[in-house]
This record gives sequence, C-alpha cells and structure tokens, in this order.
Amino acid sequence: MITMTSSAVHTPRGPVTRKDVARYAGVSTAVVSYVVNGGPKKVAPATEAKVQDAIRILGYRPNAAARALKMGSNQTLGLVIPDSSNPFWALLGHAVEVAAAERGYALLLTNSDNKLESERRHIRNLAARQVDGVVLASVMFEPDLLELVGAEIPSVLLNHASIAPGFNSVGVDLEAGARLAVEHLIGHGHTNIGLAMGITADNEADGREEGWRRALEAAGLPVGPLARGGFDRPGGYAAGQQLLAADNRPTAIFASSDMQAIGVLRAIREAGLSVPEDIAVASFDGSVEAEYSWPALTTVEQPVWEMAEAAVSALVGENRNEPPQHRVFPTQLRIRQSCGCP
Amino acid sequence: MITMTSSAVHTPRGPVTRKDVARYAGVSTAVVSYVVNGGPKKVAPATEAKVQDAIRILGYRPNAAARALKMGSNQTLGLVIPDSSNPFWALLGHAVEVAAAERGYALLLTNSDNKLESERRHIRNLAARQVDGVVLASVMFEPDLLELVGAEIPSVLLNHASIAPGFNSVGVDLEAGARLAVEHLIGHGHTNIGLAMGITADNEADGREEGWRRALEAAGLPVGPLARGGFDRPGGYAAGQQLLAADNRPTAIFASSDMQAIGVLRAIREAGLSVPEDIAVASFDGSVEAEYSWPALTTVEQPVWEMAEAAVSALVGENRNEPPQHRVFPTQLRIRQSCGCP
DNA sequence: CACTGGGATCTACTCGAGTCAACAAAAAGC
DNA sequence: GCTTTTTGTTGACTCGAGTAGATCCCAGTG
Repeated sequence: MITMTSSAVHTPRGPVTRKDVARYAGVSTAVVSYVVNGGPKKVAPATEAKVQDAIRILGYRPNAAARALKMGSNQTLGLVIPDSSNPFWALLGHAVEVAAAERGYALLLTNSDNKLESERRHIRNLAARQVDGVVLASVMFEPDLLELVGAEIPSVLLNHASIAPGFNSVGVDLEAGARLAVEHLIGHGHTNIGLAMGITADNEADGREEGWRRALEAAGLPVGPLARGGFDRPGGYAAGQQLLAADNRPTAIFASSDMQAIGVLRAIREAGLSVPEDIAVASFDGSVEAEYSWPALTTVEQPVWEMAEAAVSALVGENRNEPPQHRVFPTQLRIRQSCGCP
Repeated sequence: MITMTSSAVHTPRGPVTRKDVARYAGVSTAVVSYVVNGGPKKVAPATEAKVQDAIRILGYRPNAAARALKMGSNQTLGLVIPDSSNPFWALLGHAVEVAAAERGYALLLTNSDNKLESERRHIRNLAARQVDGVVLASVMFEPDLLELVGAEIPSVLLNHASIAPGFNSVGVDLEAGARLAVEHLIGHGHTNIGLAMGITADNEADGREEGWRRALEAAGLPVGPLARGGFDRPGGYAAGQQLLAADNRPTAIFASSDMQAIGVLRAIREAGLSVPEDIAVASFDGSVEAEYSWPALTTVEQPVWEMAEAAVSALVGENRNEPPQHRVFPTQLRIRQSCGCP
C-alpha cells in the first residue's frame, strides 16, 4: 500500500471532496464520478471497489450545489399555497411533495398567508433560486406571473379555472361542483339557500358562486342571501353570522370551503340552532376535517392526489416542453349528515 | 456607444449570466457582482446605474447554484415532520417556514408519513442536498441521527423530551402539560379518567402518559383505563371506542393530541353519549381544530411559534457553533367546553 | 514482431459567481 | 509640478463535479 501523509488521510479538514476520494483510492477524479453516477463510462470492478471503500471510509458526499451548477438543475420544485394551516392546502402540499419525491424532486414550501405581497415575494424568491418548476395556488384569480415567465421556469396554476395563456393549469370544475352540492340541498326541499363565499385578493368571483346561482335559477328558485369572508374558519364564522342575521334567513347554506363551513357550523350552534334540522349545510373541498366535524359535512370532494400528480407531471419529465395543458378534474359529492341525509 | 453584434445583445440564447451583463454594460464581471451584492467593493454611481440597467434589460438573475457552490451554503433548511395533514404539524411547518424566511432561508418540507423508513430516506436526501440545517420531528422517541452527524449538518430535534447528546432540541414539558389537563378534569370531580395515548414508531412511552399517571396518583385516584392508537383522528376514534367498551368506563378522557380527541368525540357521539355531560374530554396540542370542534376542546396549548423560532435560531446565525441547547417551553391550559366548563 | 482494437483511466475544460491582488486614474497634499 | 493617497476597475483564481477527448496498456491478430 502506498504511504500517505496521515494528515491528508485521517484528518480531512472541512468537507470531503471528490479529489480526496480520488487521492485516497489512488485514481483520478473522473473515475470517482463514474462510480458515483454509474456512468457514463465503465469502471473495472476492482477499481470500483477501491473507490467505494474510499467513499465509505472518508464519508464522502457529493456536493449538491456543484452538481446543480454543472447540470443546470437542482431537482427542486417550489410550491406556493395560501396557508398550510388550512387542512385542504396542507393535504395538497403533502400530495405535491409525494408526487415530487417520486420523481426525485424535493419541495420548497411557501405560504403566502393569503397576502398578495407575500405571494409575490415568494415567487421572486423561488425564481431566484432557480427551482425546476413552480406549483402556484394563487390568492389571486389572475395571478402575477411575470417573474416566472422572465425566469423561464415551468409553472402550473393550481385549482384555478382561469386559463392563463401559456401556462399549465390543473383544477376542478368549480361551477359544476357547486351545482352538485346546491342541487342536493334543493333535493332536500330547501327553497332559500344562502352562500358563504370566500374572497380572493383581487375580489374576482369564482365558479362556485356561479354554480350556486345557476343551480337555483335552474330550479326556478330565488337567489338566496350571500355573505363573503375569508376561506378559513373565522371567515366562515363571520359569514355565517351575517347569513343568520339576514332578513330572509336561509334554511340551507352552501359554503365555498370546508373550513368556512366549520365556521358556519359554529355560528349556527351559537345562535342556538341545530344542523341539519334548522339549517342544512354543504361545502366544498372534501378535506378530512369535513368527515370529523359535527355533524359530518356533506361536501364536494376534490381529487387532491390526482391533481397534485398532474401538476407535478406537467412540470417534470418529458412534458416540460410540451404546450401548456389545462386539466380540469371532476368533483364528487360526498354525502354525510350536515345536509339532512341520515 | 460601443457597437456590438446584435446576436450577442438581443438574443442571449439560454439563461443570462453575469458575463452577458458585464459585456452589455461594458464593465468587468467583478463589477457586476459588486453591484448585485452591494460589495465588498464600492462602485461608482454612474457605473452602478449602467449595470443596473443592463441587469434590467437583459433580465439577469444570478445563478443560485453557482453562488451556493462558492459560498458553501444554499440558504435552505430541511424540515421532517410525521404528517403535514395533521393540523398541528401543518401549523408547525408554517411557523418554521416563517422563522426560516425571516432569516433568508427557504424550507424543504418532507413528510415521513409516520414511517421510520420514510423518515430515514428523507434525512438522507436532505443530507445529500447539503441543507444548512435540519429540523426533525421524528416518529421515533430515539431518532436515528447518524446521517446528520456524518454530513455535519446542524440539527434540532423538535417536540422531543429525549435529550440526544450533541443535538439541539426544543420541546414542551409533556408531563407537566398532561398533568395540567388531568388535574383540571379532577377538579371537575372526575375520579375515573381514561387516557387515549398515541404511539410512536419505537413504542416508547412519552411524558404525557407519565403526567396522566402522576396527576392521578397525586390526587389519590386509581389509574384509569388506557387505550393506544395513532395520534391522528382514526387513532383517536379507535382508542375512544376501546375506552368506552372498558369494564370501568371512564367519565373523563385525556387524549394525547387534539386530533385524537376529535376521534374520541366522534366515538362518544356514536355511542349516543354527550360531551361533557356524560364524558368530559381534554387534550394536548392547542391546534385551531380544537377551537372549532364541537364541543370546543379544552386543550394544553403548545407555543408553536416560539418553538419554531427557537428551533430555527439554533440552526442559523451565531448560534450555529455553540454547544447544543435543550429548550423546554411551558404549556398553557386553554379552557373551553369539552371539560365541563361553561 | 509490429500492429491494431478496445477497455480502462486520466487530463483538462466547463458550469456561474465571489473576491483578492494588482493596477490605472483621479484627487489630494506639499 | 511631483509625490502620495484615494477611488474605481479589472484579470484571474476558486468553489466541486460532469464528461469529452486524449492516452495508456494489454490481448489478439497477421
């Protein structure tokens, strides 16, 4: 065996690099790379063993930044959601993470806290970090995408019906979903159905409002009272109180998110009324919360896992450079007790 | 103005680099760096303006990988949590993200799905990516930290009472918190208090079980029935059913997490009993869910934001190389209705 | 015995940005 | 008017890994 200065071998100050491994194994740096990546050139079994040993003994870890620089990709995606404390977004984040991980990508998660300024900042940050793709669940109906375009980063708009030209999008048919729920409430005999609607940063009405309206019109019913608030529990609570205080208090309420519905339930309880006897409730999202609330919520379920899968697959792999796609997933009404079903 | 080949200026194929900016502005690459980073050397105002213009016009974005390579840091932290669909972890993730962002760090979020193998894989992956620090909320009582040690990555164990030598940790006093809740139930006159306890991957009992036991002993009460299940809603539901079926059915139940408690509530309702009249409930975590459940849960609140702040600050900044700290935060009993209070 | 073929390995350049030593030019001092 | 200082700018080297092209060596062939 070749003698070496013990300082070089036993006390590799700082992180171990490819060079250290090469020296220790008595080969060139190229061979180390070939062994680590299994290519692009063959390495003799004996040499490979030497290198593997050296790697193990020295505790070598390839520098990800260097690889990213050379390869032009850091195998990372960015996700921007309004608020990961909202179970629906939390689940979606989870699903996107899994879909990304399956393809060897890690996920940078950012919360915009429902604030436009914050969303912009995060997008800028992700662009600066040159992630390989961004999944954006915007607080806006018409998100600001200039930064992403400028950085030439593939992006997917999530849960958006708006079709931004040149951008991929995946979402559900909000209008059809809402209609499903409202029609179900109508089926229970309700004629005065209110809407607790969430608000986006740019105050654009989304398909859920339209669906509610359409369902009522189609059934020849008058449009019930409408209250706006955040998509979260407090927002639903406030909207619920508003609806209960309306002149024509509705006998059923459709909420634009499960979280809102949970706030609505609270408002109803505090008013001394009960669900579904006095007021029936249905909502949108299909999060786990809905199943365990009291009473369990009848809700329009979004295929979160499929959506996450579609979003990620549009960003990576062979689809990267294909023309942008707009995938709209169908929703499904999950019937539980809050609507009046047994 | 100097004439240039239009191809170089107007059609910068591929991403724009520092060199392109330098050429366009008619300066050296060093100056571009100085302008971008505001140092380390001064640049004449006129030159700076030229460079800024060039940057704007060409749409230059510094390559993060190159910077990371040179600087030895990618300004990124990793977070490993059991399950971001669990609102407590979701909130914690959110808090860690904010704390990291405040210091200019981005957050790689990973879910271990309560599986040890998955946790290991994520840790290995984060180590390979050479994040600047890892916040680990392990599924294990005694997590496997070799990978992190080997990669010399600063780490913080989260929500862990176990004091792993050489590692930072931040958590709450589980035992004291549990005692708080159980003592409160005792104060309501209950003498048979059951426990719905979560299970970790290595089946180690944590402080919450001990706190429950101690509180009962201190009051001279017999130890009530105990059921184990996951920390999530289904786990609590199962544990709740078990407790209700016990010979000595408890009149009060302490659950080791809010999610479990929500499952317990469901089990109780399905048994035709009501909370808190027939059975009182208290739990641990202090998540938003607890506030909006029915009835609202009396719960032991963890100072999530402070914990996240402490975890991140132990990883970055001047604390990086200080001896590991073990910060234990106090909990606070948030009294609502599930315990029997009005 | 010289000669080719091919497998194994090495040398050297590249990715893009940070920054220091060296240098030029302008300002200040005497 | 000639040094000194200051200010502004630059060339060149560095970080660590991927890999094309050159080189080396040995078995097999004519």
